[in-house]
Amino acid sequence: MEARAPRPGVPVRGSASGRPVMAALDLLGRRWTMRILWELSHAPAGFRELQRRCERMSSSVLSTRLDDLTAARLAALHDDGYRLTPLGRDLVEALAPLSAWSRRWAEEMGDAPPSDQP
Amino acid sequence: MEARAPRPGVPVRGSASGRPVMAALDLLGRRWTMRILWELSHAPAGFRELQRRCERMSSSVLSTRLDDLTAARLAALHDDGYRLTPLGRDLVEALAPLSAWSRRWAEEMGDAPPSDQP
DNA sequence: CCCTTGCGCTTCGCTTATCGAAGCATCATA
DNA sequence: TATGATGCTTCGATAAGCGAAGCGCAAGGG
Repeated sequence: MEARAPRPGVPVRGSASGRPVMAALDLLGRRWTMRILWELSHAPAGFRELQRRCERMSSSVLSTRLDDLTAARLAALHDDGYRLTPLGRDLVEALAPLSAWSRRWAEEMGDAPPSDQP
Repeated sequence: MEARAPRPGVPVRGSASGRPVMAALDLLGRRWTMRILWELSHAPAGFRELQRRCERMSSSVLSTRLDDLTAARLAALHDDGYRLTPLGRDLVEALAPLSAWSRRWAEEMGDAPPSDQP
């Protein structure tokens, strides 16, 4: 472990206020964080399997992200690999509408291509 | 404008599949993206005001993020500044449960300090 | 006993993203 | 004409992310 993981109530990158939602935006705005939560919500996974599921994620970043998530109490390492905590499951649940939204987004972007790609 | 903004249906950082939700995770996983959406959802804002609202955000990154969001059709520049599009407003709405979740998170983290800070 | 295989990570040199002070062109008001 | 606001760019410096290699450990053959 090394760098400070964002925690509510404490100033984070981009916000001195310590407002919980800002800590959340900091944590989730780090690369791979949401993807890892996403994958873990489907099924628990060990380090190496998680890496396989997130194609191209570097082991070093996976390691620090798992530290982040562990410090934030959203995930924890068990005998069968990393699992979301109840809090982590709630977060994924809060993020769930993203999936439906992204399909709407895809539709709307599909209609009129943004000036490249034939 | 310069780099490719993530779009659904096209391979993005961390996923070759083009699944819409992966494009969304890529876009939202870039620093400041969600924060900007958050701020714009409260009120439209011009470039410099937006920068003021997002304390410490560098102008160069704000510029590229606004390009990203514009290319993704989530925001657009009007006479009175940047505004969310209807699609952008939907996204913020999909993200709204985060706020409530983060308060629960704050409670749970407040209970037992994570082994530093007296 | 090795020997291989899988595990959870770490290390480290390289590339990319982000930072932030400075500046540019433009418009409005004084 | 000068002052201050706007929307951005530029560019050198720092931080974050990358990925191949490797470490120490444990389990399962041969």
